Amino acid sequence: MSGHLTIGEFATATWLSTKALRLYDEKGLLTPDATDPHTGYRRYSRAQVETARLITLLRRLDMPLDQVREVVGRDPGERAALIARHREREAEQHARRQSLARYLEGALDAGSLTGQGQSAVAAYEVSLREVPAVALLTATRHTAAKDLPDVIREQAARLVALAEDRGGVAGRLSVIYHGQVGWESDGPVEVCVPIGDPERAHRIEPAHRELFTRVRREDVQFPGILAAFDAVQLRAAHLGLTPAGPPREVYVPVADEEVPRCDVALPLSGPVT
Amino acid sequence: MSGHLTIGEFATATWLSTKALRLYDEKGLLTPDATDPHTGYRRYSRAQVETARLITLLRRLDMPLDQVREVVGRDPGERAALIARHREREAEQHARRQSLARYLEGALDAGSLTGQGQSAVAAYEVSLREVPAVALLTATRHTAAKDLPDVIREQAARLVALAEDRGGVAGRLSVIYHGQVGWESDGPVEVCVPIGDPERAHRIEPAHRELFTRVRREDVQFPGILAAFDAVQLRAAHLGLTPAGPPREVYVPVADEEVPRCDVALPLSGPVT
DNA sequence: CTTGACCCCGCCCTTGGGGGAAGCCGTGGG
DNA sequence: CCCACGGCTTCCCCCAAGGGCGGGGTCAAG
Repeated sequence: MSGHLTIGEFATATWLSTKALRLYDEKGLLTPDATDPHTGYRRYSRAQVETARLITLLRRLDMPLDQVREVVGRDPGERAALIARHREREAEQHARRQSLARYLEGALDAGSLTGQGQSAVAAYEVSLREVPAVALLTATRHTAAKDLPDVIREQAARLVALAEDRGGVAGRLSVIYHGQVGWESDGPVEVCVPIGDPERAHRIEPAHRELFTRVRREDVQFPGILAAFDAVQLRAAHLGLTPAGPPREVYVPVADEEVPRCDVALPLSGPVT
Repeated sequence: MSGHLTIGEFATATWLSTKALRLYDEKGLLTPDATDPHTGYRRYSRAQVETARLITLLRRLDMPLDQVREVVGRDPGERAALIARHREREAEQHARRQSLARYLEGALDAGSLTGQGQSAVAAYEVSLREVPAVALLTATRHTAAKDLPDVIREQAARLVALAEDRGGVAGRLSVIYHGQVGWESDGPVEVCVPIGDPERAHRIEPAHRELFTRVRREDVQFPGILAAFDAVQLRAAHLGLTPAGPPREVYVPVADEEVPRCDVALPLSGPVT
């Protein structure tokens, strides 16, 4: 019952491996009470057993070491709150994954996505419409698919705020995919908000025709939405029409639902006839 | 609209990075329709876009690539079942983590585990009892903490089956921790089942005295149980008694509850007085 | 003094890629 | 015809969180 423990004794007392203990030392998570400057031997105190157990539990929650360091470094009173936050984030992610899994099981059972080929694409009815010229505030960002919704929300909010003294928001929000969905370059996305004052717009989009389709409710999330992109492009090719630019999502205001809805549209070259 | 896509075109069409696509090719998950033997250029077919989308979705479920390969290699009809199994396993793990997190938050709020020191240990009342000699069937395994419950269940079941024609189970099941809980060597565990026929036992444990304590319901799971181990060892040191061997868990049959209960016991040297 | 157990550190392995270098390929312009 | 530019290839290094192995220093008991 000495006052200090070697790393091996400490390891058996805490069920942590010596390897893990050295890592925790290195990462500043659980620094031994003393380290012999000559031999480098680590000496742990009995009091550190409690900390090691806390770390073990936190690791069992899949908490990353950086966060664990944060928790053990905090005042004991604040720890529970940090853990609760971690638990809630985990629960959120878990819920998203579970719902995606259920959706996927359903889609596979229903025979879409199973290689029945174009069924998902064929379900889309593509129409032609004319769009008048519009003044836009825009923001272009390069982002990965997983951050896309956040980027869109963030930029849209910023531009809507900017639009306030430039004639206000004068139409539907859209997101242009420069390249990601079948085009040549590597994909920046451009978030666009139409405004009322053409003098102070970032750019003016000319009048044009576009092919569009309303995205089905179950495809709103990535990557189901790609079926809609495919549908309009395929339709353009089929009709022998040449796209005038990259495809875009045009958000449709919805009142009675929570999920945002959108059209997928593909601008066509040539003037409005 | 050519029949084949380069890796870059395929990447923008599926939102997968070229890096990921090369990895999936290497791992046999998504092999290009054709590969130029001279240049090594990969050529993907349009039909493979569907597969790539399935892979994207599966990866969003945090499914490992090996399992993803399994799923995409299966008949479409079997895929949903595999995904459901994955989803259920995930849900199970998630539930365990959530309950552990809640327990931990509660324990921290209550002030145990917070460095109030010996409170958890002090809550244990340690007693002395005499144990008669007993014939044992035993199995020793080296295992990590996380597999321990499984190993114990499995070996206990095996030994109980073996005990059937050796006089039957004649007492309480126990698990001896050779080294893991504060002793010198690296930890094998020994699962022991007492039997009626001493002639056909693996070994005979002599009569001895032991210090023991009943593990509190909330500490039954690792690592709470370590407080009980600490309690008996601390008590032995306090009384000036020398342990005769490693500590053990002695399982107590419970009728009306689901969770198994156990004592933690520490054998003492010297004959029964 | 020796021996065996313990401790140190460093290297390579894992999963699912990201980042970048160096070198081939292919196409379009002058 | 040659060059430039972009796309493609492979190769190497990097992350978390350690596991496994090996060489060499340390410690305590016989």
